[in-house]
Amino acid sequence: MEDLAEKKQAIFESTLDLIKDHGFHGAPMSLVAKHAGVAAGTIYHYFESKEQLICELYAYNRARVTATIKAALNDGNDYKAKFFNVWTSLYSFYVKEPNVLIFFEQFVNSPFSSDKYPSHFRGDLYAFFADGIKQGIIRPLKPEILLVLVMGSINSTAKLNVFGKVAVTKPDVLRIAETVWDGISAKGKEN
Amino acid sequence: MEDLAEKKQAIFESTLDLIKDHGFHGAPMSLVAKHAGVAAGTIYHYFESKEQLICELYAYNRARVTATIKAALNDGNDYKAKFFNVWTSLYSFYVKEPNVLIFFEQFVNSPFSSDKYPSHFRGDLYAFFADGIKQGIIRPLKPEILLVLVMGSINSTAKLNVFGKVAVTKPDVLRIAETVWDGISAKGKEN
Amino acid sequence: MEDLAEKKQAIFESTLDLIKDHGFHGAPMSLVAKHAGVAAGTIYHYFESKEQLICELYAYNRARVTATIKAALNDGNDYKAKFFNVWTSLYSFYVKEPNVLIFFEQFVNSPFSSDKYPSHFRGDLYAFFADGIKQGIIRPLKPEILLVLVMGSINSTAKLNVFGKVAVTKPDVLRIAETVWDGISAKGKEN
Amino acid sequence: MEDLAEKKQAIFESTLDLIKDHGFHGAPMSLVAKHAGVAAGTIYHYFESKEQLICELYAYNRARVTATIKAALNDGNDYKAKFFNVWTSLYSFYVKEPNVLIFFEQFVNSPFSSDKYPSHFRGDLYAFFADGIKQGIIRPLKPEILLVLVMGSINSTAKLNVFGKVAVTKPDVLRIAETVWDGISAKGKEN
DNA sequence: GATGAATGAGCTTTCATTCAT
DNA sequence: AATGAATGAAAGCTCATTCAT
Repeated sequence: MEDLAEKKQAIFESTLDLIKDHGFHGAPMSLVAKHAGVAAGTIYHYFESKEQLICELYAYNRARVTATIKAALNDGNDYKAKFFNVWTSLYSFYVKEPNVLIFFEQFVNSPFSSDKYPSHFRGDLYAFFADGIKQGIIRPLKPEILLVLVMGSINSTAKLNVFGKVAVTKPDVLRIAETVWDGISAKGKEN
Repeated sequence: MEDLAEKKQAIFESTLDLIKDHGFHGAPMSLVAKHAGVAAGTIYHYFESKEQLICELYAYNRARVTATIKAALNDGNDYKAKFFNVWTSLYSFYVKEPNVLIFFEQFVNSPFSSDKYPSHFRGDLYAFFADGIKQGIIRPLKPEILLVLVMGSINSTAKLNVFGKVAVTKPDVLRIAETVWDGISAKGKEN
Repeated sequence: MEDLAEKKQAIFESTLDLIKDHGFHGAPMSLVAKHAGVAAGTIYHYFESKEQLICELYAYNRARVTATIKAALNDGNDYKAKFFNVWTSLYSFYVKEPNVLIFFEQFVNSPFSSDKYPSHFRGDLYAFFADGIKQGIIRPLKPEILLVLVMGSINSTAKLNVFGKVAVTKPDVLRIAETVWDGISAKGKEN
Repeated sequence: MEDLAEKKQAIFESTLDLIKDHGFHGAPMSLVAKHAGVAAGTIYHYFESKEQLICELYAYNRARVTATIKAALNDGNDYKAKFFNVWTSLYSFYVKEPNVLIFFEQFVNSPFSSDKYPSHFRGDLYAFFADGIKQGIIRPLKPEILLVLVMGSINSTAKLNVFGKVAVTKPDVLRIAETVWDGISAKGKEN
């Protein structure tokens, strides 16, 4: 959130914070404005409507996630290393910004989202899994399934860490990623 | 939903349907009443407030899930079979009643839920995993983590089936459960 | 305004009064409600939106005008008498209910009216003029033109009486109707 | 609109156009500015407020109408010719500039007009009618009444031509003026 | 002079809840 | 028990106006 107009950034952050603390319903425009330190009308200089504000906020953060995935896939020697990179960097992203994690969850079933299902993370990761299957590294599940399983595991773990009563330690994180990898990898399997 | 007062049941079903089709925001009391075939005021004979209606609806369906889990755990010869029983019966439950699946998702982040995280399915399944670890069948992850990973995989798959553009076939379902099992089971692992 | 639901009638009258005194812009829903002695939300039990309230109010009063014209045309022996009947009864209607007169004026150029031009009074009066021309009683002008000229004369005179600083007496009214009649009638003309 | 400061003229024209196309309600200052090619704040260098902008625009165009009437009254041999001059030149003015026609209509009932009734065209035309009565050329109606009848006939016809679905041809125009004249003139009458 | 981002009062509308019937 | 008209606080949004640049 560095290269945005100052006010726009303040509005984005205000929205994200409010949604995290009070849910979608607890983020009326008046409060968003107040917490951003601007007047209610000011928001409408930057966004046509609440819907557009929410959708832009979503697009902005989805792009950040996509970029995080892309970077992780480019960093690492072998397939497994890349997988761990993706898993841990995405996990770290969500843990560092639980705002975004909560927002994504709420957005999917909000009146603002048309997509009922988050097909939003296809792209690079989808190709990565498809490729893994072709190479025989990954079990021959449909890539869409692999996608939701892996993304789901990241989400669940991040949520547990952020909101759960259970501490998720660094070793835990590695063990979880290992668990997921052992599930989806084809090693020693013949099906 | 058989042993409830007839009106109460109608109100529950109306709420569930409305939330599934239009989201939480699209289920105002007036519409809930209309679709249930009762007057708005009537709802307030059965529930003190909207909050109570929603919370009772949640408790009711949580109990159904809990019962489903309990039944699955009592049915099956060995540990692995019990796991598969839980996975597939819960999956079937959600696929048969996507209403409930969506409702749960929405409820967690609604103004009505105090718990931010679904610690709601502890109970039997928690004990089941704790026991599996003790017996050396399951990897020594914290049971809470196992819980969210497994429940997450069921949820993700059910959502993919119900809302995704990808068909999830019966063989797919077994392969996914197998994948999850292979991840969390301790066989052939020494960590 | 006799056979309407009591509240609906109060809302109609409140709207009409407010518009008469302060113009269209001076009739916000909050004031309409207040003056009608109901809560703001109550209006929305009777009307879907402000637009519909305004449009129904228009339709209702247009029907009253139409009925006034129809009654006037059925009462009177010859053509000229009918004409005078229409002129004076419509004039009386507007003078008795200046609310409606002002409302009509404002409605035509309001955001609520799609018709830019009041083609709304066609019907019986149009036929009356068309017939008068065929019989050679009325000058052979296009009936639409006759319509706006005559309606315009009624409107102008009523407005002058209601708002002007000049008193329009009963003899004045008859003389004005006579003036209009002498203009549009064909007697002694050969064009 | 030639001898005004360039910006002022642009603002005037922008306002007139916007009001014609979208009504008074569709001419917010921001749009007026945009269509005039200036910044919102710039308008406030030329006008103290929206009210003053509108009122000046009204005064400006009222003066144009007054001048048109004055010129028409000075051109023509006899009384009847002068009358026809006034009628047709004013009619032409409105048809050429329907902007102004609509603006006048809207202005009368706007929050900006204090006068509820257009006593604004008194002056020369009033004197002209008063004089005609004294000379026995015009029926002995109150001059105010003559004024609104004649002005109303011009307005109605212009509106019919500009917005109506009926074509108003040149012969039509002459016949209408003739109709009005035959109504208000005293020839052959003894009342 | 000119700009346009910022303001905030005020608008239309929604909806959980009440209560006379 | 059941009704549904009525309520009014609060939501999203507009727009005349200001003021630092």
